[in-house]
Amino acid sequence: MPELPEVEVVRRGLERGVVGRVIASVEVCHPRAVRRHLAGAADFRSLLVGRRITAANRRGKYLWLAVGAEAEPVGSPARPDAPGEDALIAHLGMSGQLLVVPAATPDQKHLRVRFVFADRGRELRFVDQRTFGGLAIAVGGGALPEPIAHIARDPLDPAFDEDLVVLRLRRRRTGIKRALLDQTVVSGVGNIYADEALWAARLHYARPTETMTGPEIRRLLSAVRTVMAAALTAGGTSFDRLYVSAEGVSGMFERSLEVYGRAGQACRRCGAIIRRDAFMNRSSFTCPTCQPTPRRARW
DNA sequence: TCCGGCACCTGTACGC
DNA sequence: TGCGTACAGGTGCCGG
Repeated sequence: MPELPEVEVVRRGLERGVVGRVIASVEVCHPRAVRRHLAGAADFRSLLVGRRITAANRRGKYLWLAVGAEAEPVGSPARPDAPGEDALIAHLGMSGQLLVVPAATPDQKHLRVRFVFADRGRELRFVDQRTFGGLAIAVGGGALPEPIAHIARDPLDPAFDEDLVVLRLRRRRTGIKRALLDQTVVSGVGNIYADEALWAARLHYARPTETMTGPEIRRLLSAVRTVMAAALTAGGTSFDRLYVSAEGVSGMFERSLEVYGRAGQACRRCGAIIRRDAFMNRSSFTCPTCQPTPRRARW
């Protein structure tokens, strides 16, 4: 599942592979991939052809490529805040990939959108098995596209305001994992890293947010940062071929997951058997000893 | 306004 | 071998 580290790995690959290049043609192979572009596939294509990609940006799990006018000289510095730029927004969903590959590469089975560049070099392909992900264009959204303005900053963002996040979390009336997965409070955290960070901070996922102290929340946010930074260093979590960088390379972080996917195995900290609970239509993995169920719990 | 449930989607694993 | 079912889960929408 692409979470923040995986998306950042992809962003870096896009920065290396497509920034500075001019889009020559766009082929939408599956309309669902651009369903969030309400004006349709034809409009999606027409807004991109002839435009130069000037920057690869990210907010939480959303990516966007800033696209400017073709007339800008080759090699001009990326200007993410330049007025008049539009944004090609991408979300990888559950299984999306943005791949920069040689044009001769055989089409992937789940190829949804193909971008061909004027230099006839490597193509950009959006491949998505489950089609939870998608692409859209926000006009004038080169700096921060309006459709993703509601997404909070992530814990690795230099402008992340920890005091504000502590305040917002303590104001909530819900379980801490549910709050952690809310991208409008803190972004970039998905099911895997939520479980890993909660284990590291010795907190149960059903702990009511309003009972948490400031230091406890800061400990949790610190754990989130640590887990994400480690995953980023390792190239992102990888469970199968679905989760790859723009160059098609799988991450290696799975090997160091402490609780996620380890139901029935011993906790590496205390030896208790990791348990799996159904939670929010998905799974939560906890150590019953390190993360005891709170007396007051919000499921 | 906040919270929680659910649909969306398809490949894989598993049981019969 | 083939069929049916459960499961994986990020996001947005809707009802309470």
